[in-house]
Amino acid sequence: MVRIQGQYGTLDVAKMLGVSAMTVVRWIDRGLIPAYRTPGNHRRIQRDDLKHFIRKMNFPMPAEFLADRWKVLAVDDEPEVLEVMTRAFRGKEDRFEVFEASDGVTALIEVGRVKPDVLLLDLVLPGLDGIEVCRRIKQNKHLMTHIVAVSGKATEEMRQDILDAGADRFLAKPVSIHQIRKEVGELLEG
Amino acid sequence: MVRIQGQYGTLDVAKMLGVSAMTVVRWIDRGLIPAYRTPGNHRRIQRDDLKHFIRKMNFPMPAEFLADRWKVLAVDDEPEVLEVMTRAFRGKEDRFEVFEASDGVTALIEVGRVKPDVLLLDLVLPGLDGIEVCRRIKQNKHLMTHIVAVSGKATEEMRQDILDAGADRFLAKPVSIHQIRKEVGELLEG
DNA sequence: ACTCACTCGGGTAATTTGGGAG
DNA sequence: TATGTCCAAATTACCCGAGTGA
Repeated sequence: MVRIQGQYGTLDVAKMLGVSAMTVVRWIDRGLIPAYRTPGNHRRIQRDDLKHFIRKMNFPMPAEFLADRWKVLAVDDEPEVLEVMTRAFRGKEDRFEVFEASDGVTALIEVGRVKPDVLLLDLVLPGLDGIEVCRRIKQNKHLMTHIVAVSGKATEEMRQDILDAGADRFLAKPVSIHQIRKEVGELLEG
Repeated sequence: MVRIQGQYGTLDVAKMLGVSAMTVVRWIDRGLIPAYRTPGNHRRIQRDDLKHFIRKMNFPMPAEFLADRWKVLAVDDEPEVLEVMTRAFRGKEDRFEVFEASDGVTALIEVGRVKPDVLLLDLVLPGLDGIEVCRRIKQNKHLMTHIVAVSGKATEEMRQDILDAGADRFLAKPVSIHQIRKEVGELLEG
């Protein structure tokens, strides 16, 4: 059965959430999931309504919907910088999901786990070579990650090395919320 | 009662572990097993979360999970050593799935992506602190990874540092196929 | 031996979920 | 394939009592 894109039947939803179709019917009838009826009296659920329901109920988000939001991974060992990075996406939770890491090892594990669309990366992390990280991420066939590199020491030579290694953008500290929004926005639109 | 797609109710888990459903509820409420709620307030546990809990608590692994293949990630920058590591599982593809990485950055990304059950880790990788890697992996709540650390320089002091950092086993180079099979076998049986 | 805190199992009634017949 | 209704099974919150270890 091929249904029009973005419309689901009760069984579609049931499979996606791991419950029975009957349960989905009851949730709809209780008003938990908005739905309308076909002329033949079948229930139809719209994609966005289902997404909102899943968010509201803290269900594990199906992969099919996770891809809808841009995933951003923010990496810095200074808590204040991390705070600025995440605040750039505050109030935009419908379009962005933000992950954080404050050390290099955890950051790389998160890259593999989350497969972020954008990586905000502090290049100066203890025990990690930022240039090498950019290079390997760009080489990795499992990833399609844009990199916004951030550094405190910002010489023109360093900037060039980093862009050569595969970073898409370079920002000198201190970084502003406005800057981050602008760079990330440009990367994801283009 | 057949539930769809790797989701379990409290009684399912209780039967599997040989305790009462009430006890499972208490474990969930204490945060020992991650779970979410249906809109009707019933607890649901995901397959992987349950598997991790069973491993963490040293419960005997139920047959239902025993059939899963173990995921092994082999990491070394010397191709010959990597070859030995992977050859230890040749012909056992029905029980093991082997992944490889030959540099530290890619290795960590693979750890996050694959979430291996066992990591065969060369501690001496350029630009990466093996001790720190062990520590962070063991701290990471998304991972339940056994670590077999491998090193060319094997002093007793180093061995102790590594085990303190969270590695489960330590092997001195050169390593043999037999050694790897033995250590991995012991880790996964126990 | 006694308490204190904690864990586990069992019982209850009400609610939620799953399955089957039409 | 989905619907509406009916019934059985599962699950919940709550309470109580037994066992355990410090």
